[in-house]
Amino acid sequence: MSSKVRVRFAPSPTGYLHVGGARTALFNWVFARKHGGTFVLRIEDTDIARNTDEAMQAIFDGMRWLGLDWDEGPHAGGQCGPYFQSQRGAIYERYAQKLVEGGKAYTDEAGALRFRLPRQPLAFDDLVCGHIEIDRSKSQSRDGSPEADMTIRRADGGWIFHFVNVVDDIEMGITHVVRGEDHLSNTPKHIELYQALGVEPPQFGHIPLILNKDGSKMSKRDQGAAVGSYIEGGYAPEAVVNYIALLGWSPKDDSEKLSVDELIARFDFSGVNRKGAHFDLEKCNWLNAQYLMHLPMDRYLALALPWLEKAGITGDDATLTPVLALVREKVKFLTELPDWIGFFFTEEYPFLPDAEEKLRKPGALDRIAQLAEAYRAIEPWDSATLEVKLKELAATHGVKAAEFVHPARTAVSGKTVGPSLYHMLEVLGRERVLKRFARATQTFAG
RNA sequence: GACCCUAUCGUCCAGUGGCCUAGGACAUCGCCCUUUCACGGCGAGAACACGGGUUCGAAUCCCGUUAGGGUCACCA
Repeated sequence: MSSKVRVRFAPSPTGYLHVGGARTALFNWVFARKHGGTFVLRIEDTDIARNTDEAMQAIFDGMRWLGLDWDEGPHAGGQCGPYFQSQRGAIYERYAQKLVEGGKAYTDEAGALRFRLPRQPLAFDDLVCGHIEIDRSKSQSRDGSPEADMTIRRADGGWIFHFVNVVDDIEMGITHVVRGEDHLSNTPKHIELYQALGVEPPQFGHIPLILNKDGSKMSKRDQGAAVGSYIEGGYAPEAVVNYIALLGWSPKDDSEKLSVDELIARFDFSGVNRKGAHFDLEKCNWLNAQYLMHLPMDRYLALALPWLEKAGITGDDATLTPVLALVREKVKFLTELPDWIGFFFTEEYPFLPDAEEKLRKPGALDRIAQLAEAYRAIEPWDSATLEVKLKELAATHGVKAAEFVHPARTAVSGKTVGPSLYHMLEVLGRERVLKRFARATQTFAG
């Protein structure tokens, strides 16, 4: 890269942050980070009627959650502000004036300002699609008439996307325009605008779209379409970033799990696919579980904390960490956490129906009594010792270990499903285990 | 309708003329591990859209067809 890389993500706050948009933002961000460039966030809010504050917030929240910090833009500031198109009217006016003075734009009968399309054959090299040649003189509208001149300002004074987009990219010194493939066909018009303005166009890179698994277009209601659904669904951001990076980009070997740093190190437009990708939530879920299992414990704790607080589970890191470590290989989504570990934090844990059934089985309470006796003075209180002792006991009574395991598990947790029994007992501690054995016995005796 | 992009297992990718009887991952199925649930391990099934070329040789290059997607707005 000869000049310093400046890229941007330019969403319009009209709905929610779409995974496709998030991926576009990610590729821009990664590219900027890789080349020590600048990542700009610009809000394209020229259509006042369709903008909402919620959508704006969703963009900020989603980007922050994904870790895509912007160097210039709302909140971050920068030399090229304001970063809201709604506040850049004077700049657009200046550029429009230039066009009009050059005879390249005119006001039509309806009062809208239009750019006189040159309609010349045109070629450009796309970072991902390669060399593209288009004979613009052949373009026609749906009805077969020649393509109409592009409107750049509405009769009501509102600015139109194509124009302001180009003007801002010029004003903000954008060197690489990386965006969705839906703009590939618009690019010639944009280039004509650059030329009319006497500015060298930037490099373009068009990323293929993300489709539903069945190939249909992804819309708001489709599962996984909104970045917010991952935030709410208990995903680890690194997993989502990893997944969407892999959707349309390949590291070229068989790597599946890639950290952000690896992404930055290995990303290149030559690795970006030209084919639209079908979204597969199953694989995203798998990746999420992988991250949840292998993230550093302090990071895992940080991700878990909000979900625990929401469920009323509190404790210092030292008490929370061992409990989380116990279940994290079983947890698919952070949202499940309270269900997995709730019983660690109350002595009033409920006995679920299938657990109750196990404890009502003939002999179950006897086993608990025997185990309680055996555990009363056992030393040391650790999983290995507890396991040996339980198996010894089972052998003494001539029964399978399961005869003791199941009653013990259900007695201390109220559930038939949970972490490894011995580790769970170790973390619970002798005192609580014995108390819980007693509670279960009391509850189901007679 | 015009123009543009695309076309390898159900899905995401690898494959850039011989190493391909096409590789990995998710999902599916089977087996193993196991106190539950998971994790994990092993294995199976599963694809080069079709038709023409080019070439000694094509998933890979060219053309056509078909299919999918996109753009042609006073939306972004």
